Amino acid sequence: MKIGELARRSGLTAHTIRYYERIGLLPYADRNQSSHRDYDASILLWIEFLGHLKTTGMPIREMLRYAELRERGSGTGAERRALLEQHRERVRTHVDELNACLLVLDTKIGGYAETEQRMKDYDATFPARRRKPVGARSSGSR
Amino acid sequence: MKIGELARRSGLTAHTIRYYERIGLLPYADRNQSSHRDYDASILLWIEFLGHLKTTGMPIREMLRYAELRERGSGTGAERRALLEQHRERVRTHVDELNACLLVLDTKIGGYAETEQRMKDYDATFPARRRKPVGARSSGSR
DNA sequence: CTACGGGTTTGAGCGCACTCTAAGTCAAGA
DNA sequence: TCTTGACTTAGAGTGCGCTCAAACCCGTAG
Repeated sequence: MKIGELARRSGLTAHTIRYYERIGLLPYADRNQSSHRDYDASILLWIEFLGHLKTTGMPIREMLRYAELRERGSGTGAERRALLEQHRERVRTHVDELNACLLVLDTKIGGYAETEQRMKDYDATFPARRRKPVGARSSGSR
Repeated sequence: MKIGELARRSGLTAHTIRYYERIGLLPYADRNQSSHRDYDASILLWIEFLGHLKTTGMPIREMLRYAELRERGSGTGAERRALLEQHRERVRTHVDELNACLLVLDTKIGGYAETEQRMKDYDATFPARRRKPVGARSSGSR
């Protein structure tokens, strides 16, 4: 698989794939006779996992740390696990924060909804009065 | 309240407060005779709310839009509400994504845990054999 | 043969959200 | 009076994560 296809299938751009390789997030890819990168489909799993780390806000530096451990392979399991566990805790904390913020948003939005409702009720108090757009001038004024 | 105290009480730095004022996220503050900013405690509520928007990933451009509507005041309620509702949806979606990622992390971490367990079991198979640290040289070698 | 649609490299540029520097003003305490 | 520390401004610098530009190299279809 060449870089263009990998780009389509992974959702990254070819630019980003090269960038990731350059910084070490993706392993150095084999090149064919034309020195074009030639990828094995298995890279997709790794890119997908990187995507999860990214979605959860892990900075590249730390992904890099994980990637290095992964490259070293044997004997790095405990450290990789620790890294992921630490990250998981941060993500959980962040999810809690987000949920707390969602409650605040609900309250705020609820406040606006109430205001709108009160305005509708007020308008209904004067059935004959047509509602004018805000900022409309009275007819006749220039 | 001067900028230093506001910084302490809001958790922002004085630098950031000035920056926020410069870009319009905070209203232009009254200055005292020495042209030092003089804040009313009510600003803390606004900063806190901005913090919630920031925590939930709202870009500054959009906070700015909200801040402008808020400054305009009357008649902008519907638009502010719409903006917050749209944002709330994005946050909910993001929280769902994070939860999905957490499951993936759990699985991955579970995999490492299993591997560690298998290693322990393997070691237990040979009760007489002392476990050596990875990379340890056999005794006697220089 | 030539044009095209990929690919290659190095290195520069960008948008975001701060963060800091320099040079100056001011008020209060020793 | 002098020093200290908190404040002021305009503008430069930083770190992150890409994103793009320039100049070049291939293989294939017309």
